[in-house]
Amino acid sequence: MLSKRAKYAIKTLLFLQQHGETTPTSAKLISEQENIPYKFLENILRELRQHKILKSTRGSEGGYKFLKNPNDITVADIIRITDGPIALIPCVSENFYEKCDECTDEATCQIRKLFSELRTEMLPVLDKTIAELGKL
Amino acid sequence: MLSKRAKYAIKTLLFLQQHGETTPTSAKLISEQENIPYKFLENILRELRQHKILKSTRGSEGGYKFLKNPNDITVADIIRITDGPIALIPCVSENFYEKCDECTDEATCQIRKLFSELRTEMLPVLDKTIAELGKL
DNA sequence: TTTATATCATACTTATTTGGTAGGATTAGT
DNA sequence: ACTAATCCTACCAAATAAGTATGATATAAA
Repeated sequence: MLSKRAKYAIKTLLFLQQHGETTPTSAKLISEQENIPYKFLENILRELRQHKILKSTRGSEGGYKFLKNPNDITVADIIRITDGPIALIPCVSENFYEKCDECTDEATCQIRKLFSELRTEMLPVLDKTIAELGKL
Repeated sequence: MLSKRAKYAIKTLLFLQQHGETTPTSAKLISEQENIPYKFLENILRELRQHKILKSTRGSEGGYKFLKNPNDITVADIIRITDGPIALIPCVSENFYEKCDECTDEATCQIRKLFSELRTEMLPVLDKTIAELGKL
């Protein structure tokens, strides 16, 4: 399942895009409009800033804006930041590879083959950008 | 991520299929061959029996055999039993539908559209049967 | 310069899920 | 009777997810 963290992050970016003026958008506004607990949202926004997705300006009239262009931010990017791997088992993950504990031979593992194929089917869907998503 | 429970269940069924003689297979043997903690495996086997995937015979020389034909058991079936929904968000699940807490309008939700499409792409892969998987 | 409005940072708390274990009862073949 | 198996309920510990608390810092406007 997708975590709330990931869902909130995606909602936030979609909101920023639609709301996207020249002035930055405050966490308070996002929180109210999107029904996201304020303090939780702050954590998420910080994480997005640290990963160079957003930039922030402090103080009165401050808030968040895109640092990266929404055309270059994919949903998969966001899920990787908030939740980790896209793949359903670690041994087929490109970005978060890990060996399965009990696995004796990756090359012949049928489960691995299946979930590798699954990942291959999932990726094109999740590689849609925030900008594209807004136009659905 | 796929739970260990689901992975163990799939491995168990694949083992049963390959090992599939006329005599039932004991949990002990499966546990040893597939590196699955014995007591945990017992739980999983019971669940599979309760869902009419397997049948069991008790006592000495007892064990587990398929009740349902491996040609009719899909990986998706097993995941639904052990982990629940395939879909990554509950509001696009066919078998475990739930409304999202913060969602105001499902019809226009862009996230919903995306994850609905994702589910659509995932299903054909996971609808492979245990029998097919054995032949990969 | 004070005040109000923001972000920033660290740490804490609480609830849920996951991955098991423990202990014993029951069943059946030898 | 003995042994090898399933069956059942409950329990437990670690990890993760979701959210909260507290306070510091920065900036614009009054």
